[in-house]
Amino acid sequence: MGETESRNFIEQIIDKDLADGVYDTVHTRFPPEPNGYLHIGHAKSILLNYGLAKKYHGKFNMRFDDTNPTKEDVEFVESIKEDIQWLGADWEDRLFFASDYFEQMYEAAVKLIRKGKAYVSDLTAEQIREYRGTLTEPGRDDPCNGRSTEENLKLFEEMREGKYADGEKVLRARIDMASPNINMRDPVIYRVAHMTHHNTGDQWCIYPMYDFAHPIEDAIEGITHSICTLEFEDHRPLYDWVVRELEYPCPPKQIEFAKLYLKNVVTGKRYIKKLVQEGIVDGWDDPRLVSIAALRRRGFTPESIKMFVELCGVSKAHSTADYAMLEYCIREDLKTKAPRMMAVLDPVKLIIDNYPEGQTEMLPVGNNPENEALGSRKVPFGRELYIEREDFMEEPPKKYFRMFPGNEVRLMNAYFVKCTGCVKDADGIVTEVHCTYDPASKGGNSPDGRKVKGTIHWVAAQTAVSAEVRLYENIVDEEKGVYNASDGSLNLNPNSLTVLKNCRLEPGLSCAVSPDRFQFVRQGFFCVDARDSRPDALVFNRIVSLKSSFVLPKSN
RNA sequence: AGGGCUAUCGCCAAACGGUAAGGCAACGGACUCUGACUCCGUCAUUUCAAGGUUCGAAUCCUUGUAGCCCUGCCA
Repeated sequence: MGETESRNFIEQIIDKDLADGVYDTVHTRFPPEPNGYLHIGHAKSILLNYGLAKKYHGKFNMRFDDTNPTKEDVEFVESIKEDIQWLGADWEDRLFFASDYFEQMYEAAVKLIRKGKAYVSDLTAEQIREYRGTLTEPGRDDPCNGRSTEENLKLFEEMREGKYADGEKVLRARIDMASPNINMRDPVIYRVAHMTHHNTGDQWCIYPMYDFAHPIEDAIEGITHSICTLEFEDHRPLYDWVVRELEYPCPPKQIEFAKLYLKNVVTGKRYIKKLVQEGIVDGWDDPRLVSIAALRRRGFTPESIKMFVELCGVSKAHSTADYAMLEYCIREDLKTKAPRMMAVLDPVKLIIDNYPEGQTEMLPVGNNPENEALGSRKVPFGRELYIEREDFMEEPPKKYFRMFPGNEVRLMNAYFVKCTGCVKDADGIVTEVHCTYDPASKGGNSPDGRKVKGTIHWVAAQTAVSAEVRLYENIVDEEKGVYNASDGSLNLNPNSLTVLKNCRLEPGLSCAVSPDRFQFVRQGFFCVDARDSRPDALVFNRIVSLKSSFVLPKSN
């Protein structure tokens, strides 16, 4: 290991560009199409682009790639902006819309026509497909290929003026109908669409295609490194062709990286959209999804997501990250940041027989044992408490350190108690656990120095708040995958939601959550749902794989 | 006439001809007022395969194999 940390492949390209003097600054951008909500995969791109700009003291632009009015909606631009801001990527005053460049794009197209590099075609979409050839056969020249520059200019202007119906004419770049790269077989760069655009209204009835528009957008904004995902690799020659033919002095460069997928999780706008539309999930922010909104609602912090994408790294190899890594990040981030409280999810009553009846006391409890700055609170304690059903066993196995007859444990931050037995109903279900306490051990330590091996959490019965807690399972089955292409079905786990109704929380909490296994339930480690600044979602320090949790607002 | 890209531990991922980093997960053990956290230890004689070049190859060459992307007037 040297003193220079290793750099990912994009940083290596940038380093070289800077060293060679290809660029003297770094300018990146995040260019979503406003047609859906952002998810964890976008977070990688956002944070990558923003991070690169920061690292190289360059700039980061926010740009809506809104060149196709048939698919876009203003509904999404606000949510996208909100998500990006929440993630902490700051575009400062550089928020752009590709549609703001329509005039310049039009002029660029005219320039191409003048150079003999573009022509208007009368072919229908179907004919264009036929003429394009196939993966193994070359394409054939468009019959309109021979039009004069003047004629093309006139026709293109008429397209703009609205003289033609949708699909009647298109503008194509003249490149190479025999290219092995299908994107280079005279791609359509402008189409007619009589449609109101969310930004430009009815000003235009022709719209540029992505392959033509994107390099121009980048060039106009002075982008140096245009970072996108792998599926655009085949488009790079076209990207380069556009910036070359348009003769931009310092053209941007496209770099592709692999998307981020998560195991056992539905990613992809298309599938998420289907789940939302069919009502299988509550909405775009359903906690089972990995949209930014869902992660936020579930209690993930921007820092944890940033840590996650950094941990995943950047490469060109297709990869699927383990959900455990995301969980690790949120635990790591919340560990010292979040106040921890007590909640009992599967309660059973604990009665302290020698504690004075009717007495209550307020015990001071630190909000986070690892971070005193978080202060402390007073928690009510009394004769009757609730503890986790799993924290008592009548006949304990080896290495069980919690409640069982004859054993002494610590009630967290309270007293040592010694289990004396339990009461069961006719079915043999434990209904009460009994114990005696040692008044001298107040606060959780005994003056005589004796130790206990187990510490359990609790909630005073009298003041406990009841809550309904939903346990969600991720909706995708590990083996079967998300989507069955043959019949178009989505594989969902029918048991993806269970509701716990008997949870007991510390007073003051309006709801709670829980993972599934006892060792995780024991770790109260919460964060607040930022959705509406009301503490309704809490996250434990360990969100277990396949089972995640979410809390329902108190309903009374 | 098909083209492009990728292959390093269960999952990410370094290494850029000098003798396989690191993280997640897992597994031991110590510690502990949360069976968490923390700590300490283990975890690729080998880099998709087979040949070749070289004193030396994950890195270069050859030939294969596997996976992904491309035939929208989507982005």
